[in-house]
This record gives sequence, C-alpha cells and structure tokens, in this order.
Amino acid sequence: MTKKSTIYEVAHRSGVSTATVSRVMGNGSGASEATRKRVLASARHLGWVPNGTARSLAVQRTGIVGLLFPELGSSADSESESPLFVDQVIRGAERAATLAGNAVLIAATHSAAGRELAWSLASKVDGLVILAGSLSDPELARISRSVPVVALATPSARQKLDCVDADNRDGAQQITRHLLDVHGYRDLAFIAGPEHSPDSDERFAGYRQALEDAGLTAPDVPDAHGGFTVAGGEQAMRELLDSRDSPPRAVVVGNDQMAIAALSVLRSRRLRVPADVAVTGFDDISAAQHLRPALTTVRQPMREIGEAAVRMVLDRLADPESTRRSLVLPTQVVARRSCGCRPAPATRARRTTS
Amino acid sequence: MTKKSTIYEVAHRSGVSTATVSRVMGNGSGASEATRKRVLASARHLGWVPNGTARSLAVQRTGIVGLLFPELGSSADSESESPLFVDQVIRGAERAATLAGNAVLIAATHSAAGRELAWSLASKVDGLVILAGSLSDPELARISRSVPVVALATPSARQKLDCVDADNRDGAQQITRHLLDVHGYRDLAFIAGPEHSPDSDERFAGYRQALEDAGLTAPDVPDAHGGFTVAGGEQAMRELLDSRDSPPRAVVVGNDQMAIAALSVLRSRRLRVPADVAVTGFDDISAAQHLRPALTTVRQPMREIGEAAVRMVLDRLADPESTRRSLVLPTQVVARRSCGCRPAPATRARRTTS
DNA sequence: TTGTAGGCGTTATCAT
DNA sequence: ATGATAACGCCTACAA
Repeated sequence: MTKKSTIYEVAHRSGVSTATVSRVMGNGSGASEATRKRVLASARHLGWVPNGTARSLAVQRTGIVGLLFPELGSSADSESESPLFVDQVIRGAERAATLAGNAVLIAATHSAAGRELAWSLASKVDGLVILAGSLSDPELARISRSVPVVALATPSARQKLDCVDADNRDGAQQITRHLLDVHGYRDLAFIAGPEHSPDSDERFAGYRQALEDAGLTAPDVPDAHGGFTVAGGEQAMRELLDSRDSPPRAVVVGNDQMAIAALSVLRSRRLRVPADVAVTGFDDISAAQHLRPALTTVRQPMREIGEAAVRMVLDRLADPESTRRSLVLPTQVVARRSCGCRPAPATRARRTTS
Repeated sequence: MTKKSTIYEVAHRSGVSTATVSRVMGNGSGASEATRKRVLASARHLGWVPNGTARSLAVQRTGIVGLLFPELGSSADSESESPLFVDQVIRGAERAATLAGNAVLIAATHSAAGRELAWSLASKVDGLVILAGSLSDPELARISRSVPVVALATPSARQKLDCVDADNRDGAQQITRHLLDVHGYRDLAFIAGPEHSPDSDERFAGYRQALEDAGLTAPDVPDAHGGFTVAGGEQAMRELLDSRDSPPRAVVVGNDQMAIAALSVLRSRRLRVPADVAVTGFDDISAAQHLRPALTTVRQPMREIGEAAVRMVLDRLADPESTRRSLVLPTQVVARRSCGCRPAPATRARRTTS
C-alpha cells in the first residue's frame, strides 16, 4: 500500500548513516546499543524491511535455489504417476532450503516454453536442481555453465554434473532377493522398460545380480520389453506368457505401470496372483497400494532426493571448486500382496519392508 | 564456473553501449537489425544472460510470487491431512504463475521461525499468497502492508484482505441434499468442528439450509461438537448416539478426520454403515477413499484455489487501487459408499459426483 | 562506533 | 538508432 520506505529514510529518521542501519540489520553488532535501538525503532515505525532484491544484488547471492521439473499429466485430469513424485521432491527441497535459510523457486517446464523459463529462472537463483525430463541434454549442459546445477535422476548427466539418484539397481536386487529368499521362488522372469533406458538397465542389472548371488543362471537380456507404459506392459506380459510352456513362478516388472498391466493380463488368463505367479513393480506409485492384489514394489525416496539435491547445490555454492559429486540414495522394497506376502496386521498398514 | 559476464562486456564486445544491449534483450526493437545481430552474437558467445536480480532491482519487479504455507505433519512420518492439500495448491499456483511468466517461491513456516522467514520472503517477491495457519493474524496484517497478499482459507482476514476460499457452506448443503434427495433419509444429525470455527459454522449453515429447503425443521445448534480431530470425533459420535433412543439415519460430519472416527465408533457399536446409519465427511483427504466403507465427502478444489490465488495477486499488482476481492470456489460432493451409494462401475472409479 | 563513497548489473530517461 | 548517465536499494571496504 504505502510507498515502501528505504534505508535512507530509516537512516535519516534515526540520525545515522545508511551504513549504520545496514549494520544494525545485518550483524546486529557493530553499533552501540543506543543507536541500535533507535534504528530498530524507526525501522519498525516506518514498517521498513531491507529490500531483498537490492540486498541480493549487493551481496551477490539471492538465497534462492530453483527447482525445475517437467510438467506431466496436462493439467487437472490425469493424476498420472510422476506428479506425486514431484510433490515429494518439492517438499524435500523446501525443507532442506528453509533449514539453511534459503527458499525454493519452483517452475515446471510446460511444453515448449521450457527453454526460456529455465534461463529466466537461472538468473534469479543461486543454484538449480533440475529433474529429469525438464530440459534437453544440450540445454542442461549450457545452463549448467551459467549456474550450479544438480541433476536429478538424469543418468546422462552423471559424468558432468552433480547428481542425485535413487538406487535403481539395488532396489531391483533387493526385490528379486525377496522373491528368491523369502518366498523361495526359483523360476523368475524380468520385464524391462524401453530398450535403452538407463533406469531400466540398472534395474535389470540388479535383477541379474540377485539371481547370480543365489547361484542361479542369469539371462543376458530381459525376457521382454515394455515401454514403461501400460500398453507396453500388456504386450510384454503376453509375449512372455506365450513364449513359454508354463508361466514363470514370479515376474519382476520394470515399473508399476507395466506391473499393473501385467496383473490384468494374468487375470484375463485365469492365472492367480500371487498364487500362480507373483508380480512385483517399481516406483510405488499411489495406485500400487489400491490394486487387488496390492502391488509389491520398490519405493524411491523422493523426499530425501529433494533434500539431498538442494543441500548439494548449497554445498557447491560454498565450495565451487570441489570435485563433482554423485549421490545415490537407497531404495526400499514395499512388500504387499502381489509377491505372496500377507497384508500387514493394522488396517492402515502401509510400509512393510522386506 | 566461469565468472559470469555482464552487460558491459557484451556491450564492449559488440561495440555498442549497454543501453543498446539492454534494448536488444528487452523490446527487441529500438536497434537496427545489424547491431541487433552483433549484440545477440556476442551475448551468446559470452554465454551471457541478463542478471535477474539486477533487472528486478531496476524495474522494481521480481516476477516472483511467494507462497507461504504451514508446515504440518512434522517431517516424514505422518502424511497427515493437509500435506496433500498444500501440494495441490502449490501445483495450481505454479501453473498460474508460469502461465503469466512468473515463478513461485515457496516456503513453509516450520515452527517458530515462521516470522522471520515470512519477512525475508516478502522482500523478495512481488506478492504473497498465504495459507491459513502460516501466520498469526497480527503478522498477517502487518506483512500485508508491506506487500500485496491474498489469504487462503482464512476467514478472519476476509474483511481486510484479498481472499480465496472454498465454498464450505454450499458443500455442506450439497451433501446434505444428497442424503435427503438421493437416499431419502429424513432423520439426520450434524457433528460440528470446534465451537467457534468459521469453517465449521459455514458447514453447519449449509446443513441447515438443506434441511429447511426440504421442509424439515433445522436445529439451531449442531448435535455435537468434535474438534475436527479424531479424538473429538469419537467422543462427539458417542455423545450423539448416547443422547438418543435410536441412532439417526444419517450423520453429516464436519470433516473427514472426525468422520473416520465416527465410522469406528459405529462399528464398535455394531451399527452398519451405510445400512444402519449413513455417514459423510468433508475435505476428501486421501484416507477417505481407502476406508471401508469408502467415505462420501466433499472435495475442495485446492488446485483451482492455488491458481486463483496467484492470479489474484497478479491482478492486485496490476491494479493496486481496485477494491478488495473475495473469491469463493465451488466444492463438490464425492459420493462413495458410506452414504449408501454404490461403488462406481470401473475398478479405478474415483470421483462420482452427486 | 560511525560516516563516506564506490559498487552490484540493469533499465530507462534524455540527449544527440 | 545510439549513447551518457542517473536511478534501483543495499552492502562494505576504507577512513575517521
């Protein structure tokens, strides 16, 4: 409402220089108790608080870290998979930032406008955390030369940027081991995502590792490929089934969406889950717990990822020359019904870990 | 990495003044095609992009709107009620902001640090949208004198600030009418929230209205009060039951948490829901759809609220003198099992409206 | 302890 | 079509 007052007015009103006012507002020290009080008084009287922008310009630091994420599911309707992930990441980022006295500036790269938006963001923040899919690799590279960025779930950047990822490999290994050790299944199969997806590759690697650790012979390639999509998952599951005399005892699916599709294919073929064939997914999307049977899957610590990411940009800011870091956070299997586990006792049971 | 270059270097490198560079980057016009190209070229060469902070200082506008919300459920564990709401609001805000070429700065008022944080935020943004519970009323009032703010779900501010709220009254009226008209129940009861909660009052008013519209006589006061909490809901439901010979045919509960409690009380008394007594809630927290029976309730359009809120601060910015506005967004009943409706056909059915 | 004055990187007003 | 140059509001040596 009222024209904002400046440091000059406060200085004048309390009969000191702007330098003194600045000191009072800053260190708190560097001024006698008397003047200090006077300054504070007139500041309050004028309803003045230091202009953040001007201060940022002067100290060369905004106290803001930007968070760029891809806009998925158009607007309202499809509350698809990732939105939830993003929300978690945002919360984590907010938390870590606030803890360090910073704030988080968020922006989604809707459609094409992404490019411009990203740059506009970059010029307003101290650092950027960028979620996979927000920017093309070249853009990512270029923007990272203008401001510190840490890339999230972006394996393609792992060589050049600070990164934080979920441990896809270990997650797959864990869940496979669960199938092997806890349930004693031997005849497993793996449905992968897109052909050259790093995430999918990692998960398959984990699957193989678990198999080998159990003394079983691991296949060189996945039993089938779906595109991480429902449609792809359906087809993959069908192919898998058709390619064998009898269904595998358990199938490790590359992500939840495909697992959901797999479930419906199995049902249509009159195969019971988990009685006849066990199924697991990956991601722990919200639908997983609502399915019947509830889907056993691997949860990724999105919130922690968000926290770690902003901490990492803050660290980078503090020490620009330190070597590139790559953080990979642990994943966790969420055992539910589809693998053969029994539902947890409490009605609201949610996360039974293996 | 490389020291950021400035407008001066770009100007020098292309043999023009900073003014010209600024023009080229801004209007795009005001410069001959030749120089324009030269400037753009050296800008790209230097990897220069205008410093957002400096620009903000010069133009007196940051292009950022802040979003302040209360930190609820401590950190990780209790994914209580509101987090989801907040996430939706954030997404809505982000969307509206980006659409207008702005970005959203988010911050949660963890515990006590709220005060300071809020002010630090306020000095970095063009406007603020503040969720109920983030700040005390006095703080809200003071901060609103330093920067345009729109208050969300904060009835106490309705007289002095721009506001946006959900239509609590209409939601309650709708759901009551649903009970009355669709199911033909006549003997209803209402469990309210805290004694002097504006939200609760609104909902009760809607309840009464529906009753009167149906030619029934509406009570002057709620049949019982809970504190919007599970514990309060339990007690309220017990009191309600104990105060009568036979249970009401349907009970409209002030919010979902209390409704959940009511459900368990009814179960413990061997009363079936909805066969013996129907129950409805308010809010549509995520647990609502997981309950057995699934809870019929009223959904608030959090996403739209977020969108509307930032649009409102943007409007206010454009026209500081316009009169205060108060926007109330429609609510929607989500009919599930607890009111007597049948589950929707599809397995993934979610929102059947009355 | 306190004041002076230059600088932070752009934009915008006036001239030219 | 350009170029000086004064804001923008604050911080921070450097002096006093």
